[in-house]
Amino acid sequence: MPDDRVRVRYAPSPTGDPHVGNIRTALFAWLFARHTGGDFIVRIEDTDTARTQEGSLEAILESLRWLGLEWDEGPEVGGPHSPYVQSQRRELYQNAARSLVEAGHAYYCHCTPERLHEMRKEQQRLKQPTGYDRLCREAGRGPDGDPSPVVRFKMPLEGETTFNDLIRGEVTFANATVDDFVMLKSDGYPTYHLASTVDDHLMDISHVLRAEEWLPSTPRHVHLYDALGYDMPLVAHLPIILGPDKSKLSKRHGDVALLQYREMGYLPEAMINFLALLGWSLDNHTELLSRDDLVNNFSIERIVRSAAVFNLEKLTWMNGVYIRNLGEEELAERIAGILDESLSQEVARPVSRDYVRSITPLVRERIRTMTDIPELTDFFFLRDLDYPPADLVQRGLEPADTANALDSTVERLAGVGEWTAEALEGELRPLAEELNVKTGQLFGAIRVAVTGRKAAPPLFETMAVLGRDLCLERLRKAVASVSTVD
RNA sequence: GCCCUCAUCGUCUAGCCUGGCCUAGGACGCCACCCUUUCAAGGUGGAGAUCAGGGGUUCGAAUCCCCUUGAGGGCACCA
Repeated sequence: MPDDRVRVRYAPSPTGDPHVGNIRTALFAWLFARHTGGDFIVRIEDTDTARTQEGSLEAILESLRWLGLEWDEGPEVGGPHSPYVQSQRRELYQNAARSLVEAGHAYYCHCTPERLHEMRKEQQRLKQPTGYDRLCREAGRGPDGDPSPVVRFKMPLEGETTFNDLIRGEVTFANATVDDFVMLKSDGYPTYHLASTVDDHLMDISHVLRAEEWLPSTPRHVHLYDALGYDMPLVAHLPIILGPDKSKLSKRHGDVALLQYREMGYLPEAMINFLALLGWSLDNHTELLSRDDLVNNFSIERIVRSAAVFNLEKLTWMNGVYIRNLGEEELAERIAGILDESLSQEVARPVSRDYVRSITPLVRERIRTMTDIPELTDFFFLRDLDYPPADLVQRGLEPADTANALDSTVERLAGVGEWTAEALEGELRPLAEELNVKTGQLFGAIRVAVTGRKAAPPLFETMAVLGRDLCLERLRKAVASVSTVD
């Protein structure tokens, strides 16, 4: 394998349903891999047994699948560096830790959680920087028969560490501000620092793209790589995604799990486009980019440095654009699928595809998210409409006028030859004039009578689709119910 | 408290590296008008950023330098 091959990984912890910020990181890594013709690897970092959640792995993989971020190596597909689950690679980390201790780069620590807690409290009280005080490093003890010591890495006591971040440039930390972190926990599992360093090396990762919150621990990794004798991959810390309150997006912000957006009727194509533009841009005007456009144009250089607020309104707008851009057949099929799932039981399944095809052009530019569909179309399917009779009465008309207008409509329409939108319009426009009401008033009353709604798709097309019998029946019912309005 | 990062319309961003084309461009949202039987979609126009603030450098700074401020992130036997 050539040395310069790009290999990036997405390394989530299975501690819950991945949220949009997390997946945005995966997307950038995937885009970078695909743009460069490199490899995209998924590695599961389940080294915290207490936080690992049942079902989370499936949610992670399903999130990637939904967006079409296929992976070259990882769970389910395997690969030359299997397994891709850290809990199954414990020996690797334990060996690395042991050799680090032997080489004098790390040491056993016997401090109890209680002592560490007290130490931290004291440091805070004295307003000193918090961090491990290196008691066990100075004592220079071995395992000492302690059944569960931790292993800490020896950070340099002085000097500074500088590394180059692909997005931020040179970043420097004083080594004195970085403490001796735990690499191997008392339960024998590694911490992130050790596990990811060992795996990134073993898996030949060339670039680490991760969220900005990792920036402060990068000096640790610099020294870990060095002590292990590994070359360090290039690093790029992606800007964080914020909630409306401008703090890091998290569960308390509500709808953050990526898969929730699928439930809410968002299209994966729109989601990808939107997420890609959260922290990256092509130029000063391009908003709509397909997955291929993104792959072709993605570059780390054009990732912004500052954090971005997740703007749901823009996502929703973009989703509408993608829905409108869907082919008629494609949209109809998706609409039918949704209706089959969501319509009331009284409607026979599967819903007629031809019927749905005739409805689709009437609603396509009114759909913002796919979950709008039942609300937008149910009157096409339901037998009985449920609406307040008062809605029939238009501004400037009395109930009696309305009853009369609707009654005349029934009469006029009963004799119409061809039940088409053009024919209907040809009958009803003159009727308004004859009745001496505004077209808006007549059509408004008919709209409510026929759809049960004040806002609906274009009236004549809608009536044409509904058919003569249903329209006349609904109009007659309306005439009867409007008499109950005082 | 300590460390790091960031800072252009309400929001996402272009411009910053390679000062002048920026009296700062686009998009979402908002407002108005047009289209129109309603709601959308579409079209046109508008409000909205003294480029966080202050100092420099320069003939000239959103762009370079310094300081300040603000915001975010990190400071676990979590990732």
